[in-house]
Amino acid sequence: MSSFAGRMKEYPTVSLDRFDRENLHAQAYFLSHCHKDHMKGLKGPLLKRKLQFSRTVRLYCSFVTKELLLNNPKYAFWEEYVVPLELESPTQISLVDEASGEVGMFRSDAAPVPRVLRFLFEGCHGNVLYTGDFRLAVGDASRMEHLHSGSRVKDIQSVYLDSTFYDPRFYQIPSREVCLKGILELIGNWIGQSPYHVVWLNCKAAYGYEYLFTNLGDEFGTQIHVNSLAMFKKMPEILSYVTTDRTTQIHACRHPRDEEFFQGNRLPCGCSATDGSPLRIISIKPSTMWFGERTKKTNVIIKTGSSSYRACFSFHSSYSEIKDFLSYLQPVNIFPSVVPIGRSLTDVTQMLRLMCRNQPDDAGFVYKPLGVLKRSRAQRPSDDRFITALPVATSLPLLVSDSTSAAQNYFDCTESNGEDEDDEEEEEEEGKGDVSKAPKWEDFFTAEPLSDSQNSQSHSCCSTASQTPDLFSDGDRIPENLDAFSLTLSASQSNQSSQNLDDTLILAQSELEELPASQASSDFDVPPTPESKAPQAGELLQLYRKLASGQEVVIRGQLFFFWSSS
DNA sequence: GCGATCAGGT
DNA sequence: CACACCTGATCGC
Repeated sequence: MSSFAGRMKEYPTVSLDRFDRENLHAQAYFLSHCHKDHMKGLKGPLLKRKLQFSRTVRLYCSFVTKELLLNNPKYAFWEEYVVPLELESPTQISLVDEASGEVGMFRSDAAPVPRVLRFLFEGCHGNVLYTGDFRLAVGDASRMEHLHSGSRVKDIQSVYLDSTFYDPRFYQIPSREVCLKGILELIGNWIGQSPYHVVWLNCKAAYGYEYLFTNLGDEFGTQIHVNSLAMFKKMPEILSYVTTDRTTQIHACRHPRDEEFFQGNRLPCGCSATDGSPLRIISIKPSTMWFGERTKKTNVIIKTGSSSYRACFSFHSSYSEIKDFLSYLQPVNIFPSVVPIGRSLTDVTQMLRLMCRNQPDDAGFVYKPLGVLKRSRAQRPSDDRFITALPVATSLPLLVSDSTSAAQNYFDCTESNGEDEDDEEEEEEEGKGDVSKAPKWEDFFTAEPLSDSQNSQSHSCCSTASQTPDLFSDGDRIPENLDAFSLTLSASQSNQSSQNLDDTLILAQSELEELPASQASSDFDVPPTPESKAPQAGELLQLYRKLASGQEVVIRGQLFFFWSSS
């Protein structure tokens, strides 16, 4: 369950997936998806009141999330303030402009399934990725177009991570495809026996199983019985797969005492066969199943009773999937938004620290003087595992150019970074022999220009004991240059499939657009490079003070949205 | 009466 | 196989 406090250290004037407490003062809100643990405070009376007095505060989310949200009367008051982020084509809006009150237009269009948005903010405090809840397959990061700038991986300052399974115990979770196959097989074998053989899908969350419904529908040519179509009314792609007609053989209906019903061989909807014959019901409860690093995979379906089963299903990435993702991105900071069960925040934070770039123990990096080095294309990776990631990437036509460039980088490089092996040994304790197949940061870049000051800042992230970014406690991290505040926001959707990537939304401002990607994320106190503008201290301080005192600060930004699908 | 929070269950 | 949600008890306003 997400316990993210809502704000990012780098961009504290926006709030994501949390709407209570300090988030009441945010100037813009983002909702990654409609699960309750990401909606805390969203129906609060204080927030409602704030909206009534604000001309500029908006909630940004996907079109589908908007529909799901407004479908619930308790959230209906958001109607005038929700801005759906269009995912189908590049779109541009102004995020906030107090002067004009202008809010740019999105083309309204239905997304196929209520997927989870990822947000990539790009602005003067660096590129910051908020993952929402996400399930990615190993190698997916390299296919996410909007994490790249040309053939390069973007310089990610911070990742706010769905760390639900960031624990070696959850080393592996069977892929979505494998799980789906198991479920299809089980259901097919059962309902094929007679019209009286029916299946009850015991789905606990309100949303997130839609792709299961559509796949079942396609496979068996049948609709899924659900309690209400209301939540799907604006989602024609899903609407056709669900029904309130109880005579279907596949049910995902609910009842407060549905477990009890099932024990008495009744469906939650109370349906029985038309001719009075008793139904033969099996229940399938989607649950997360995981396997340790060396555990032999077992079946993705487990029989838990004479007619009950668990089927593997996860909204979240496994340990190895997260590691792969992070080792590809090599962010400077990683903030967990979830503490895995049975672990402490310190545990997770320490383990994630090993995945941060510039971590003090990372002897593999040698920083060269400021300005001498730009990020260069490639440095020879210390191992050859990198290349194993390529066939995956090249199988997706849209991204061939990226992956072939990556391959080119690999083959072009001549320098060896022999100390990388040390890196690997560091990680043994949390995942011995981790076979991460993704190219590492060093595969793509040499060290970027860094001053000592930035270098020292780099690990402030992971050393914090607080799960919530401690926004204003360390003075040198205060985001002072708010006049230069601008964001490039990328929202990507995780449809929880490893095959469909990737939707991204970008918000940028003109001054920053001129900066190369490798420069745009520099912290404000990094000595200026020829391409960057020195911050004006007095002005910035004043603005910061305004912010700290709760006064409104005008933030101008442009929001662009790009979407691509592979 | 309402909302927040917690415990406990599925 | 551990997620997301529901229910009910309790507390404070």
